[in-house]
Amino acid sequence: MAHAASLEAGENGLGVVAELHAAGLERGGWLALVIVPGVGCGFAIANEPQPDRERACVARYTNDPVALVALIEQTFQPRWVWWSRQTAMQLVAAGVRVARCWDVDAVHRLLFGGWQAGCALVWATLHGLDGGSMPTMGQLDLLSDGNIDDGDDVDEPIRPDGHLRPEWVVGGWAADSDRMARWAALAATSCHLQRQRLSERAPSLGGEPTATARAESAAELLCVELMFDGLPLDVDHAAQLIGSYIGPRPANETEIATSRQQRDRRVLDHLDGSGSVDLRNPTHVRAMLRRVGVDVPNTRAWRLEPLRDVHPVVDALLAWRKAERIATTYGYGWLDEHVGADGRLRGEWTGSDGAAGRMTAQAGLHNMPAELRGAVSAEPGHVLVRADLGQIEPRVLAAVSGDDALMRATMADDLYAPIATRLGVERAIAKVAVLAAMYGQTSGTAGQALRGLDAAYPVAMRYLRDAEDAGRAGRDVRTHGGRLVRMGADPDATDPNRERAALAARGRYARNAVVQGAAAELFKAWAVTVRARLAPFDARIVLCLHDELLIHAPVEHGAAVAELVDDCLHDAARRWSAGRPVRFVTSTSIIARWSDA
DNA sequence: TTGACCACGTA
DNA sequence: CGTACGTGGTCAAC
Repeated sequence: MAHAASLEAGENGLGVVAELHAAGLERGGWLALVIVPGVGCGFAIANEPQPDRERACVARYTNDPVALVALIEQTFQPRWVWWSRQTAMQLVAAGVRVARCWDVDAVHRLLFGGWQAGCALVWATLHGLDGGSMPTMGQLDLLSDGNIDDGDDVDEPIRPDGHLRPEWVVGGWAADSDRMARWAALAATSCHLQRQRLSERAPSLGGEPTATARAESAAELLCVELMFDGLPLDVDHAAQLIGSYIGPRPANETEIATSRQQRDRRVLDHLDGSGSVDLRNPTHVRAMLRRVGVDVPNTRAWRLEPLRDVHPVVDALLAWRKAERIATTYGYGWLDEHVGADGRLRGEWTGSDGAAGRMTAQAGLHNMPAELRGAVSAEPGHVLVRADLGQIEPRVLAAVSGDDALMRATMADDLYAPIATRLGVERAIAKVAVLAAMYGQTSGTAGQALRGLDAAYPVAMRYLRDAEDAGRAGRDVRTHGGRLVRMGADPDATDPNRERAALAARGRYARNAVVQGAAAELFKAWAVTVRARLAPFDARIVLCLHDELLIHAPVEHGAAVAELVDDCLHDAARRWSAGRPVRFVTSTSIIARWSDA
């Protein structure tokens, strides 16, 4: 039952606090939230399983709903439940950083795999309805000729067939305070159903079944914060680095063209000048190389690298490629497009993308050339704390498989040392063999050591082989933390060779997904633990890079932050691996520039 | 305009 | 016959 009222002039929000308290909200309780910026917000108690109609709700009209959220955060420190990161964006944009959340979209992706989400799909999936039968506004318009359908109650968010009503989904929930409250209640119900799903399947390890879901939710919030905060960049230094590759910033289109021609000239000058060569066309480049006696199947850098001495044009071409990359992707245009007046590089962030659920980022944040890292630098009075996880994937393999011998090996600072000893091979061989096992590589020199791994670490190798078998058979796999990784349809069996290749590819894909995906979960659990503990130091995570964290901190807190990062790793690992004795290590440094590490 | 492929950057 | 991702170039098929 919804209690809706305006936030009266003079009411300072304490009335809402009292009402939530009376409705059963306690410190640390779960509270669903929807916001209509500048208009109002709705809350619903999400502590206990309840039919959503009986859920205690509160809604308020207020032109500053975020201020109300901030007051409740301060009073109850609840776990905020929201449908999607949109709510997180509204809070972060208004300067409010809450401690704990539950992102229904993010948990949906964890439970059911893929990247799709959204309240309509989430609701349908949780209620066993076919996502394909979801109604849309477009369909409604066609079928009902502009009329509201079959006399249903449009004030009712759930249609007779169980789907969410599309008018509500596209924003009708914001029409009035009763609806806001109801919409919050539905978020609370979705959260409850998700928790049920998680606890049904989790207990294999005795870990807290919602731990990964909470971490994934917080990671989504962290992504929103990363987008707003940006990565601190010394723009002058960046321009200087760029200039060292492609010269000073061109003033107009003509200068851009001239500089481009000059770049090309430095390669073409090594040729006899007959015929034109388009350096940006790999076919042309390959033909050109053949004419000077360099015959290669493709023109990739790693293939040309050993042939630098064969003809001077090879060396010039490789240098050209590097400069061209800067000019087209990481040049002045890149600075102009993605760096704000405050010297922050900003791009979109995704909390769980792709097969394995890694974080992804745009605007080049995840693939900035190492040569430009010197431009990433702390602002005055601040330092960067850089921490990266050492040998995370093989350590993760030890944890997820529970292989006793491999878990013992993780006690070493260098995991590959005890493995090499045990196999009786060089460290380099042991390393290649372990990586080959995780990535599904079968060719190359790892063959013999791979057989040794089977004997020495049978449980871990079995774990990987099981994943591979599932992938080849088209069965979905689940990561340690419970993320579903969907396997596509059967490869078409038109050509036996192609089919065999496709099966092998899926085997490798699955083999890798259970390791890479589990590593991504651990990383996010670590990152959000750090995020939570950074608040008192006025420090912020500014970059996440798969196994590396970059934190921007006031200089006087640098040492404390560096210490905290290690602590957080142990906490996160214990929670995530349900107490399995696996050691994770970081290397941490306090630096002024990213390149200093 | 879109999608494939190449190429290359990061982990 | 090692995986994942983002970005930009060219070319062919629209």
